Amino acid sequence: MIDEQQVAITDSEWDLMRAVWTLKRVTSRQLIEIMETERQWAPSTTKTMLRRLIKKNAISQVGDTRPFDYVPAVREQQSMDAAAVRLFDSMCAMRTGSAVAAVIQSRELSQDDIANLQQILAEKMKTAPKTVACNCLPDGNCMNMNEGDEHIGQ
Amino acid sequence: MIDEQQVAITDSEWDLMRAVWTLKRVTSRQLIEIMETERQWAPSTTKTMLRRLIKKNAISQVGDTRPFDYVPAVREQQSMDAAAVRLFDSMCAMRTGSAVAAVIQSRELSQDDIANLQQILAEKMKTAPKTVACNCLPDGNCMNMNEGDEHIGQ
DNA sequence: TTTTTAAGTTTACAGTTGTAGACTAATAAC
DNA sequence: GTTATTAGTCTACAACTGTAAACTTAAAAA
Repeated sequence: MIDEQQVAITDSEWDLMRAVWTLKRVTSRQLIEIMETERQWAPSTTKTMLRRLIKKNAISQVGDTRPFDYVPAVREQQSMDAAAVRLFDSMCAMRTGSAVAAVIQSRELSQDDIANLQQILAEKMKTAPKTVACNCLPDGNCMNMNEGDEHIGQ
Repeated sequence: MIDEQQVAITDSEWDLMRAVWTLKRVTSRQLIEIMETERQWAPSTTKTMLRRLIKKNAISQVGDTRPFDYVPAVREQQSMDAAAVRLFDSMCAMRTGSAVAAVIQSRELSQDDIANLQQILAEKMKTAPKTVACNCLPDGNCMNMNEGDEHIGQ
C-alpha cells in the first residue's frame, strides 16, 4: 500500500516538502515561520503551497480541531528517486552515464553512499552492454561527433 | 566561449531538442514531420516549440534565404548535466546518493560508463566524508527514522 | 459573549508550458 | 507575373507555477 502515483513536485514545492519531511508533523504556523525567515515567502505563499500540495496528495491535513497538523503523504526518498528517474527519462539514454557522472562530481557523497554505488555498479557491470544506443528521434545517433558544434556558444 | 547561461528546457522541449541535436542542422519541415509521426504533434506545435527554443537561445536559426536551417545553440551533454545537477540542487543532500543509485539501477549503462563512474567514485572515496549532512529546512535532519511514516500511502 | 486574533479558504495575477489555429510573407509552379 | 505552396510569425487558451492579497471562520482573550 505504498504511495503509488508519485506526484510531480515543482521547484518551490520541494522547499516546503522538505520542511514537512524534516518535521514530520507541522502546523501551518511553523511552516509559515520557516519559509518566511529562510525563504522570504509571504505567509500567504506558504499557505497556498500547503494547499496545493494537499490537493496533489503530497501532504495530508490531520486533526479535526483548528490548528491542524500537516504530515507528508509521500516519502521523501521515493519522491526524489521518482523525480530523478523521470528527468532521465526525457534525456538521451546514451548520455545517461555522463550526466550521472556530472551529478556525482558536483556533490558530496558519504563513504557509505559511495560504497553502495560501487556495489551497485560492480553488479551492473556483470551484465553491462558494450554500448547503449541513442534513443533520440529520429532513431538517430545524437552522439556521432562529426561537425556540427561550430554554432554552439557565442 | 562555451554557452554560459544554461537555459531551462522543459519536458516537451527536450523532445524537440533531441531531434535537433541528433540531426545537427534541420529544417522546420524535417522537425515537423518527425514530431508529427513520432509524437503526434500538430505542425503548429512544432513550430511553436521551435520558436520558443530560439527565443531561449537553445536553438539558432541559420541561413538567410527562406527554408532556414536550425542548429542547436547549446550542447546536449552540457544541457543534460545542468538539468540533472539542478534537480539535485532542490533535493536533500543527504539523500543524493540513494537517488543517484535509483537512477543507475533504473537504466542501462555501458561498460565504459560504468568503468568511468567507478573511476570517479574511487577517486571521490579518498576524500569522502563519513556522512553528508541534511540540508533541508529548518536545518533539521530529515532522515532521522523515528515514527512519522504511518500516514504515508493509503 | 463580544472582540480579537490566528488559521484556513478564495481570489488574483503575471509568467510558463502544452497544444494548436490563424495569418502573413516568401517561393515555387503555372 | 499570378497563383498556389510553404515556411515563418502571431494569436489563443487552458492548466500549471510563483507569489500574494483578501476574505472567512473558528479559537482565544477580554
